[in-house]
Amino acid sequence: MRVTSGQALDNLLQEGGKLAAGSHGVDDLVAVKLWHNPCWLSFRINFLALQFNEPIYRRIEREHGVPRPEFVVLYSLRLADGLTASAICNSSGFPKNTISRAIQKLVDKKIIRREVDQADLRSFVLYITDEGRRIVDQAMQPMVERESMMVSGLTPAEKLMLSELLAKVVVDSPNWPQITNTEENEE
Amino acid sequence: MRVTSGQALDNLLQEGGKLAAGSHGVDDLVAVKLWHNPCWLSFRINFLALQFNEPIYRRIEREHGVPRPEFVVLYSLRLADGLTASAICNSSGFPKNTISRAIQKLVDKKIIRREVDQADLRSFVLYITDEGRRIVDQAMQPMVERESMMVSGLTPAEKLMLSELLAKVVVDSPNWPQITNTEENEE
DNA sequence: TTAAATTAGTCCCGTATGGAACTTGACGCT
DNA sequence: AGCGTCAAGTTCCATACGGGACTAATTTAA
Repeated sequence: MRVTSGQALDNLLQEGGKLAAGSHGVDDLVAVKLWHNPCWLSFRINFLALQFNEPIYRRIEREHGVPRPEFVVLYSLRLADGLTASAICNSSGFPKNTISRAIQKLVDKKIIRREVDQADLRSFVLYITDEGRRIVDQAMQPMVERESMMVSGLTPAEKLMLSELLAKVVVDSPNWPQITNTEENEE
Repeated sequence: MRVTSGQALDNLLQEGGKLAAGSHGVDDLVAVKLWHNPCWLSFRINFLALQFNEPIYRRIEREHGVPRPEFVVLYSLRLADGLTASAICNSSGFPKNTISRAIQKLVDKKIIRREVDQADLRSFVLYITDEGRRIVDQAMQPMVERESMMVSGLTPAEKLMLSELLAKVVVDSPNWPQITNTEENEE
């Protein structure tokens, strides 16, 4: 009976929102991936991430000449100036060479400034320039708009609930185990 | 006061879940991006998508020799056999040349089968083979595990709520306007 | 029925990407 | 102090990626 109730929950999770949705215009295969998919969470998350990122980053690149990795650096500095490259890597998930390149480009374009960290001569502290602030502030607008467009079908209470639940999951992330390299003992 | 209450909601959304979280081990910059970030949704979504995808697809490629685009094809067919390439594109967000390549590789490896669609000679109908089913079923396991690991901090009710809210947003996606190419009238 | 417009899928090609090796500085240990 | 390990960033390189042009089949319109 334990097993059964676990199964029942899994099914509920998969089909979460099915009844409320009816058959409103969503693509057939999308419907299947929503409601007959053992990986309910990852499909929903990935689908939404894609729907957000693709048009937004395309637009930012077109309008400001700043591709995604560079914008990630800029955005991070806008939120917290004086960061180091590795801090940006850790919070963004981009590999460090990609971030490193992005930083160099931004320095060349004088959109950010780089100073050696006196406390640790290996690392650099990065500062955003006025130009950089201007770019982020401008690019932010459509991002915020698209975001609120995406959740415009939810009530304020639902938006709040969604925000809280997602935050709760993110906050828990340090507790997840690393994926184990099962083949490590080959040699 | 309209404006004010809108602002207040925005602030609430940004800070969604802050109180409950305390200061549990999450990276400083991650905390900032969670709670002092006008784009509350996109950060949360992108962060989680990354935390899920990166280790999982790395592992699938290592264990089964199937990189992400190929696995997307395979997974789609596992959920609904007899699809066409463009159906997979539409539901996955990958561009069609990437999917096309993936399909060719999979056909070469005999993991899927391709037949001309008699109804429309331009397109092909794709079928997964036993080998393909085997791969997906095996790879699925760690995916499901990782997913449930990610939400293990939520109560069953919260999981259900999250699933429903995300589904609701996905279902609404056909109603979002395309990003407008503001520079179209250049010539 | 023929031309125009649309759609499925492939091909070409420059570029961005990320793994791995490397350099340099910091830190711990004896 | 001196050695080994570790962490921050950079560089090198093979390759996967995606934009855009292309072919062929289909639909629409006239």
